[in-house]
Amino acid sequence: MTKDTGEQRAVDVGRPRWLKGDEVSAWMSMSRVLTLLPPALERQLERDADLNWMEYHTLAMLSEQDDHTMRMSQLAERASASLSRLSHVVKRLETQGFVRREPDLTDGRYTNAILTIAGYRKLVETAPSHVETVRKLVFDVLEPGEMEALKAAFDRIFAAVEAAEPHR
Amino acid sequence: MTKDTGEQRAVDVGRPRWLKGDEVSAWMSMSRVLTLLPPALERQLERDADLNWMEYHTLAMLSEQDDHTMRMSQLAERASASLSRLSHVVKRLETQGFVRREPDLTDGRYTNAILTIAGYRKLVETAPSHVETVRKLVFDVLEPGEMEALKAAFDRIFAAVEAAEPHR
DNA sequence: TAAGATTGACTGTTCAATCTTG
DNA sequence: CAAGATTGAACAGTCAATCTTA
Repeated sequence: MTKDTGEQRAVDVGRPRWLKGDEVSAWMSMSRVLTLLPPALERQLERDADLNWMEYHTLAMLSEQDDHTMRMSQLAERASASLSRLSHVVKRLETQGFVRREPDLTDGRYTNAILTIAGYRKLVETAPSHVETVRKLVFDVLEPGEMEALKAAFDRIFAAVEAAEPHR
Repeated sequence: MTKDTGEQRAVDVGRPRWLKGDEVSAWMSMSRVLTLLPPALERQLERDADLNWMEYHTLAMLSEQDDHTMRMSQLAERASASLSRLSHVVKRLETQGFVRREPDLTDGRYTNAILTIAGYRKLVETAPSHVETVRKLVFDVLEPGEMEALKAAFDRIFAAVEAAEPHR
C-alpha cells in the first residue's frame, strides 16, 4: 500500500518522507538513546538510592557550593528545569530531610535551598554507584577523541534548542 | 567547606569526585541535551498536532508497514516501550480514531494495532513540521561527518544500555 | 507591577496484579 | 502454565493560577 510510483503528487504520496536514508538511521539511533538512557540512569538511582535523576542532581549541585546553598531559581536554571518542577522536587527532598529551605535574608523574594548533613551523606553514599553507571553506559564505550566530538555536537544542539524556545 | 587537602581519607573526602574534568563537562553537555531535547520535540508535537512523542511514533511505525498493521508486542519492542505503556498509548489513539485494535485471527493471544485512514491522514499532516523541527534542532547544526560519528557512538551506548538491563 | 516561588489539577508512565489464549 | 495484553493505583512533571516580597 502507498508504494512510491515515481510520480509526483502534491500531497499524500506514499509514506511521509522523513529524512534521507542515512539521516533516518542516525535519527533512529539517537532517539533510541534519548528514550532509553535517561530511564536506565533513573532506574539505577531509584534502585540503589531511592532517588530520581532530578533529586540526585539537586543534591549534587548543592554539594558543589561552598556553603551548600543555592537559590531555587539558580538551581532551576542550572538543572534546566522549571521553577515549578524544582519546587516539587525540593519539597520531596525536604520531607526526606535531605534539604531545607529558608527565605534569603537579604531579599525575601528569594528562597535558599540548603543541603543538610543527611543530604550530604546521602549524596556521598549514592554518587559512586551512579558515576560507575554513567561510566559503564557512556564513557567506557566511547573511543578516544569521541568524547570531545560529542560534546561539541551536543553544545550546538543545546544552543539550537535554546534558540527555538527562547524562555521556557 | 570540604576542600581537598591533599591527604587521603577513606570516605567523605571533599565533594564526591564525579569524573575527570573533561568528562564532567562532556557529561554536562550530554545530559543537558538528554534533558531538553525530548521535551522540546514533545512540545512541538503537542502544539502543532496534539500528539506526544510516543503517539506520533506509533502512527509512524504503523504507516511503515505495508498493511499498516503491527502486533502490540512488535510495536512495543520497536518503540523501546513497555507493553503496558504501549497499551495506554494505543487506547488513547483508538479513542481519537487514529488506530483500531483487533485480535490476530491466527493466534488470539496477539492483538493487532491497525492504522485507520484518519490516523494516516493525521500522520501525513503532522510529519512535515516534526521533521522540520528535528532538522532544525539536530541535523542543521551537525558538521559534515559528525552524523556518522554520532550514530556510531549512540549505537554503542545503546548496546551498553541493553546489556545492562537484559530484559526490560 | 514584576520576579521568585508555591500550589493543585491534570496527564502520562510505571509497577504490580489480573485476564485470556493456546 | 507461559506469553501477550490490559487495567488501576501511585507518582512525577506540566501548566495555569495564586501568593509574596520588593
